[in-house]
Amino acid sequence: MTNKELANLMFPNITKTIEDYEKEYPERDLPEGAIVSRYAPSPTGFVHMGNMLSCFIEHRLPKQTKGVFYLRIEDTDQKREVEGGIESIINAINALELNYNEGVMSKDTQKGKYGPYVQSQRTEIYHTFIKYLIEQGMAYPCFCNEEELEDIRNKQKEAKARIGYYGEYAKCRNLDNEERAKKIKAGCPYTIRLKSTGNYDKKIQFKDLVKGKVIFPENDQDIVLIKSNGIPVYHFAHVVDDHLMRTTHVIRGEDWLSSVPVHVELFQKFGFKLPQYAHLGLIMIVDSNGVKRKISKRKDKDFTVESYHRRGYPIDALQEYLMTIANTNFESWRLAHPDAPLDEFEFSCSKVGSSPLFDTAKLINISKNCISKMKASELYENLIKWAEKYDEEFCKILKRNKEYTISVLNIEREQKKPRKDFSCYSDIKNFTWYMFEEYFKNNAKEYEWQNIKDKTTIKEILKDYIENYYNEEDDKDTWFDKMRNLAEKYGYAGSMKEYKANPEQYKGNITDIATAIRVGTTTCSMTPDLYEILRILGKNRIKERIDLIK
RNA sequence: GGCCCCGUGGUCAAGCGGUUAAGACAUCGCCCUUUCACGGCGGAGACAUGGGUUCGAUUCCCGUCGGGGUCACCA
Repeated sequence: MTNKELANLMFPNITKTIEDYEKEYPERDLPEGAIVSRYAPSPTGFVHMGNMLSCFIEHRLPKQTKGVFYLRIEDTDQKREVEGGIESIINAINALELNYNEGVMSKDTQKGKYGPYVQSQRTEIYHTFIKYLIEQGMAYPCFCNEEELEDIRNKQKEAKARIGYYGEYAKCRNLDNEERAKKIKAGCPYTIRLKSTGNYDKKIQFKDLVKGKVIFPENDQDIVLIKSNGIPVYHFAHVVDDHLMRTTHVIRGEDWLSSVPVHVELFQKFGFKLPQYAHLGLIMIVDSNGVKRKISKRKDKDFTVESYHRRGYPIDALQEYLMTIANTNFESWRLAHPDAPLDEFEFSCSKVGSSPLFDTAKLINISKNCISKMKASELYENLIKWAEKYDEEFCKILKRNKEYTISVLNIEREQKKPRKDFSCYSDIKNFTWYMFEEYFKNNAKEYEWQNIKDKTTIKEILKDYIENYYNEEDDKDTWFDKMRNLAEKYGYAGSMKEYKANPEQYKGNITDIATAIRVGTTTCSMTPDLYEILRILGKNRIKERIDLIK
């Protein structure tokens, strides 16, 4: 029995040839140097920051070269597939504004001429390509079951040999076609394996865009290409898809590095041009046992993209942070170009760093800077967008008091050195709640009185202040002069200097008076600029608040 | 265990045979100041290790140790 006859027996319904597909998906008509890359996740868990880093770079390279960025869904592992996986992938990409040109646009829609972009819809293509390999004698059916494979592994362990299905251990490799046909006709389940022609004692060399020259032993493993359910494994799908979709750059995590020899052999078997590979360092975390490891898309909920959106980090901050880990020269560029758009920075594969620990402190720092640079109205819009999704109650309050909120957000903002106390949108309520009656009135929080604790005195000072000193129209200097007068009237020094010069002459100093007013109107001993707060609160609100002090 | 990647302060990282070994974030102190934040100034803190090569190694070579990844009908 010839290989061709065997192939026909295995795939009687496949009539197309690989040449047909070659014609159907021609080389892309793109300018010289245009990069085609893809984000190709499997819907088997959360989308985490490591995934996003890779997606970010895959998006960036085509953008810089007028190429194509597409989304392909790798759903060949039906056992691990999670509910809503595709949607959450698309949401994650969209939320970070990493727009793609083609591929899976929603759960049910696709765009582009190189599809289908969902692997489970490409079975006929994979079968055509595997049929070709069988015809050529480059692949064969394997009838080993789990126990047999386990036996092989145990033997290898005993003999201290390399683990795997290769050479003399590959039992089904040398079956003759008659035997194969007989088993197939008898309905034996089987996988299809690569008939590797590699030699483990020889080395292959390839150039990785990130790692540089990498040397591996040749692949000699007869790896499974098609599972017994007819679905391809990653390695096979990768080669067929990235060739047919004319991907020029395969960017992926370093965890794929050691399977490059397999991919090289497969590309060679088909006579396809090898894409450029860029293997990225993995983002690491230290888990609860103090062990450093790569982020798991099934376990590490805290590092999902969703959780960062929930906390409310601005998209720009997230992108900016990703760029600091994507390219090690980015931060010095940023220092030199503090206000330039991120797009002006040129990403380069050769400047990719090694596997970093995820640095939340750094993200927070970047995010604080990012938020501090926003105009108040801009911050308001962003905050609303966030709150609509994550804090409905706050959102209603914000919408009801638009102008007021903007003035609250504008405290010590829109100036050369703005405040940097919000690290994310979810911080804002914690820092500003006392400015909103809805929260203030219902808040049972303790007043954080400092030096002046006697309520009668406090109320007396506050009433005096509001009746005889406060004026919404006052500018800051006038306001402060009045504070000074008020302080002196009650026996407190008008300035720190005066107080320090003769502490015995005073009950305290202006700080004590300012603090009493601050706490009396906000309950908090630490707030932004008091002048602004009192001006925004206004006379009526302040009066109401004085009456609330018990 | 085999194979691969990688070892500069807590984190990220300049450096590419001779440097007082940059910088950023974090941390600490001081100053500014009506509190807080901002800002300014300053401090502490690193070349994993042993052998080569060399007049001289953080830098080049080898070993050791350490960290990570990968060895599935998962991606």
